[in-house]
Amino acid sequence: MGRAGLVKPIDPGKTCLTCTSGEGSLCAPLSEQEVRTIRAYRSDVRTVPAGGHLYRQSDKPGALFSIVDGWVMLYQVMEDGQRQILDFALPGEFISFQPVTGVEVPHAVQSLTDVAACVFLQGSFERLLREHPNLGAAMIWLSARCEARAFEHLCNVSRRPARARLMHLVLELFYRVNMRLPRTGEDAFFMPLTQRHLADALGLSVEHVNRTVRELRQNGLMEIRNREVVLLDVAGCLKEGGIDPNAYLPNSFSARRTGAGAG
Amino acid sequence: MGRAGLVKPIDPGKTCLTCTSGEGSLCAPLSEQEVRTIRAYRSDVRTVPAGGHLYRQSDKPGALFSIVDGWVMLYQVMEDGQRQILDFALPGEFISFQPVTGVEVPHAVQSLTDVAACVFLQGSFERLLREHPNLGAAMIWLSARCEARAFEHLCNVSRRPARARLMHLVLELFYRVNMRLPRTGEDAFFMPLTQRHLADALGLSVEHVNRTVRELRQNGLMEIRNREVVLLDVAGCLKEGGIDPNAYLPNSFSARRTGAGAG
DNA sequence: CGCGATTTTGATCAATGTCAAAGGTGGTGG
DNA sequence: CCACCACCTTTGACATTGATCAAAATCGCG
Repeated sequence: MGRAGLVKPIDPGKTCLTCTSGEGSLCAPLSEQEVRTIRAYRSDVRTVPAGGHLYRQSDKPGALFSIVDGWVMLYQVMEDGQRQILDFALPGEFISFQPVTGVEVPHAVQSLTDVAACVFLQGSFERLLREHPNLGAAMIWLSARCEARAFEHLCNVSRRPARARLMHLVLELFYRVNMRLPRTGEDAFFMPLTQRHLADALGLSVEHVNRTVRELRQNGLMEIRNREVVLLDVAGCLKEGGIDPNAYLPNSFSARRTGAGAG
Repeated sequence: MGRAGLVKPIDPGKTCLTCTSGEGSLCAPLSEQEVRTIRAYRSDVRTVPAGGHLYRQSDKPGALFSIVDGWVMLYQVMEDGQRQILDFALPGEFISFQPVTGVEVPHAVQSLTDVAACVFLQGSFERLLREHPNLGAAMIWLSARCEARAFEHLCNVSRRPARARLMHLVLELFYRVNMRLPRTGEDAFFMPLTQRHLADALGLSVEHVNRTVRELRQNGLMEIRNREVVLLDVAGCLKEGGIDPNAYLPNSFSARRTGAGAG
């Protein structure tokens, strides 16, 4: 019941502050002064109930979005009706876009929970870029990070067997959540995805995802319950998920768990 | 014998002009005056023989590249040694990057033919952005296009069977080649990829790629020979490749071939 | 001519998809 | 409070795609 949902209207003065923490945010590399500057260009703060769309395939949104609260997914429906989930966007993250007015986007963005998002209208965003050129570099950097993630998903789906594929995705999400939330101490987190979502993101059938989830549970690696993930054996997950433990939150949990520091 | 290779040193005055045509280029949305402006920021024109690297995984290139002549591939070597090809870059196209100095790139860029590339050093590029803010928007747009392509590859690898997967890739490349080269009138083009490249881009085994290539040839759909592709039945390829014929060079060949115009 | 890389072919096997169906769960309205 | 419904999870049997292994044939090239 609204574990990640919005209970009440957003405090517009606060929203941009959530964006200042974490590596994937637009405002992270900026001073507080600059954040205030950006806020002035923001056109709106929009809320969308779980299951709603920020925009749909072939819409021409003419706006950019920054997620303040909640999870959304980017997906694409293919010619035969299958859904491919391309990426997720978490609080503080920007959403990829076609920053050209009047061009149809090739994907849709749907909320997985109740969501609040900052809206930057096309024109106002371009004005922002013109008037604050150093933000251009930040935007390009963000865009490059999105692309890097897309590349990682490509590797994951293309080359890893189901077990590793599933683990890799879950660990990526855990990483992204922990990037901006303070660690709670337990290796567990809220993940509002059904097995169908996992299947559509990983290019597997729901049934096979289910079997894989069970296997991971039985092997004591991770539990994927209702809308929560518990990592039972982080070191084991990292290893099988094909993730370098040293590159992965070294100071927050992997080192603590494995005790296998580089020295 | 250097069909797409460089025979002699590049004419530095000409290089930027090759970038002005085609949708994927940095300079496309710019005036000739602006192109001249950009050229002033270019640090170098670098040539790389076929098989050489522009940069490697975990390098810190500190520079951006625009391909002037030849083909390159972006790839990543996974933990188990498999190679995943992420994207190709053709003449006139920019290469994705981490525009943050001192950060290791997660992929490598290797040339498939002799290659010439414009080099923009980090600092000079940032100066360019600051001094010409409207270019920032163009860059972001480019970056978004790269991401869109990554998404498309993800869909392709994730959900399509081998036949369609192969066709989709070949058609994408044909499309990109024709985007900037004038149509020769024949539905054939130079594609400097071995079956191993195709396999590594598509997430298939070489043997299976080979069998699929043969099948397509026998079905009269397309021939993939030495380093050349001949599309024997464009309409059929588009259909099986899951590509909307109307979105695909409608005025250059698909309409002509299919005769199924929209009206 | 000989060598390495590439393409080709065949036989076999494993991972994953498909089909079918039974439980669970939560929400909604009576 | 119950009945019902949609959606999600779970399980089993079976089919199929594509991987793997092995080995020839071909090609480009020095």
